Amino acid sequence: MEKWSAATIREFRRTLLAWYDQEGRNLPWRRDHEPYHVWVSEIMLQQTQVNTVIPYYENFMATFPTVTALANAEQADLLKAWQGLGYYSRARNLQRAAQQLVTDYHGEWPRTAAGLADLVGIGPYTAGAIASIAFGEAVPAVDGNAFRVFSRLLLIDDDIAKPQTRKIFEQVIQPIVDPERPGAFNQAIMDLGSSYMTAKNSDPAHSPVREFDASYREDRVDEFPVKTKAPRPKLMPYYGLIVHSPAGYLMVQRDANQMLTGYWTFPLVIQAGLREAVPVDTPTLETDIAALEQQFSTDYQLPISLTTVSGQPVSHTYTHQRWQVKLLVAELATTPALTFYPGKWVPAAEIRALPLPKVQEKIMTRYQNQGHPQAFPKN
DNA sequence: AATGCGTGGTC
DNA sequence: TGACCAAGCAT
Repeated sequence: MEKWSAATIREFRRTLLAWYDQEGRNLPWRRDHEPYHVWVSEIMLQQTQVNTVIPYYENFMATFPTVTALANAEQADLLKAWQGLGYYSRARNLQRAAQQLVTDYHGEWPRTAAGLADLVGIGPYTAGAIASIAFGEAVPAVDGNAFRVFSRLLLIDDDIAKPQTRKIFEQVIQPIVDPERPGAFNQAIMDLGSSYMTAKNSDPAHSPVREFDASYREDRVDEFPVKTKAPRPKLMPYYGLIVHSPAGYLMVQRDANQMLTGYWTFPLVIQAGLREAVPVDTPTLETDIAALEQQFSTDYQLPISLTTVSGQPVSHTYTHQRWQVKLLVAELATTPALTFYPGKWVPAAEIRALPLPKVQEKIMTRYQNQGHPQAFPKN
């Protein structure tokens, strides 16, 4: 691992910030240093690229312009504003933290990273980012960019997938952060990490800090950062039930024990769970359909007759799961009461007003493309 | 410490 | 198409 002298650190800061002042990106959340603006942008940017975030950020600020507005927002409006951005607990935690700020903090922001980290959804990285950018505290903001940039500059070969590695980087970066301009310093590292020092197709030869880049000097850029790879997503076969009556489509809101909490989908049944509830010797599509029909009839007092939708299952891959959703349809002549079923009938024209996850949109698109082109009008 | 949690872009 | 990556956090 490289070790920089005090003089090298001073020269690195000067070089980095001169480049940032000239070439730093003009981003919507950089128009001022309002803590609310910095906070919302940093939460949206977690594991999400800048170009994806920009339109969401603009819409979010127009819809929820202040901490108070966010604290008082309807959750459905919040989830709709976050729809498509992913990692939806971020949105729910954002509102919880806004409510914390209003009620427990009387609207006064903690002005240090340590204090900010007490708010739900704000971890070590985001605390450092807000503290440095909004309040000028000289602390590092160690995200994926910082891992990548400093592992290359200093030949740090610790595995960044391991939690304990964060501490090493924080200790290494802390003395390098410019105490005069910590926010600009941290943002400059991020801009560097998304331009000359990217994960793939990096261009270290033209980097403004190439003279400080030990990995470039040794032609070992591709060796850094060291990161063990994640396991494969687990295959999860589902049935997706498109149940239609004169009142509309049967929809369910996902509860707090499931992923996609608060978002709406058609009923989704895990195939393995279905066979657990109604065991048969050799499960087939036919036995599964019979089991589903029986379950709806007896458990929910919802008699349905299911038929298959032609085509391959709808496939949707998450970080840790790969869903394959086989679509089944039931057309009802009358509308049964949903006394024992935790869902609701939603008129076709109102479905798109609900917060929907991507997999639900894929299912709707598939169904429309299989002979029901006007099933879900966009208004 | 290890795992769960979304989506879109890129090669 | 699959694999990998992108401004992480909670539990």
